[in-house]
Amino acid sequence: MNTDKTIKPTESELEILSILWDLEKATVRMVHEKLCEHKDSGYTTTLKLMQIMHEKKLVTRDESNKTHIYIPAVSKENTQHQFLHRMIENLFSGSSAELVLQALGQQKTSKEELLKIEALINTLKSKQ
Amino acid sequence: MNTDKTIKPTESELEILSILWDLEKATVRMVHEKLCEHKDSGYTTTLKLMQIMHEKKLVTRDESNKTHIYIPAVSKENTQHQFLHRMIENLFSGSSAELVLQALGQQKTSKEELLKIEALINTLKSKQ
DNA sequence: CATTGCATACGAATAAAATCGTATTATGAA
DNA sequence: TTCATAATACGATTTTATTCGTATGCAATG
Repeated sequence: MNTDKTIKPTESELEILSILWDLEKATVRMVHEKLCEHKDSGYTTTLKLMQIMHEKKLVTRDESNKTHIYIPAVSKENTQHQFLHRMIENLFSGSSAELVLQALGQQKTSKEELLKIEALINTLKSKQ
Repeated sequence: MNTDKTIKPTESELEILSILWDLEKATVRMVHEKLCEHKDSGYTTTLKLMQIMHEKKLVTRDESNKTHIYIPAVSKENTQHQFLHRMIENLFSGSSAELVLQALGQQKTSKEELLKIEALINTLKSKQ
């Protein structure tokens, strides 16, 4: 049924958002340069995509100069949240732990990070 | 660029795969019934989708009877892996720990599951 | 053996996403 | 002022995904 009203960025939009989150604000050109490191498509494609994202209100932009400056309008945390949630539902039978186990198992994680996770687990345990 | 050769199931295909993983094998009708609990589209839509998945080799099927039996041709684990990886790259700056922290923070996780995760962390820590 | 029900196949319509070409405009350097 | 450059706008095309209608076949039932 998907009664979910939140806007779901497409994969391409997500790539652009990632760059914007990183840079905080950026011109189309800046985004495009970054994008090209991974992907190979033309400048106007990136432009168009960002215009659409503007229509969808995924980004805002400062139009006071000819060269617009784009700013993310959705937070990284929220978007992560949304995608994680969807993924857990779709692929991990609704169990976040199942996802966590997979994620930890497959990627190499540094000791520091493991400690951070451990700390969080302890907090959660004491809260129950 | 995207030199990635692995087939990426679409969202709809993923829903069907989830059901198949669950049932191990199933007819179109069985899958369709399950699907309808969440989503509302016609039988032939499900059929077509599964035929396409067959072409893409996401599923195999036993055609020895008139009513075909579909079997997942990609493993749940692999697919989870693939999606997790993509998500970590796209959304979590390549850090699986970042994802784990988010996932644990937002969803409620039972004590048992927390313990399982903790155990895995200890294993990983000792391996470093 | 006719009818009905349920199955597949297949093509076509629709929708959504991504890509690109071209027109137009602003700006700064010659 | 004129020209080159770089930016936006916008429409058209292409590609991919989703949805569904209709044709056809098989098999059980009366």
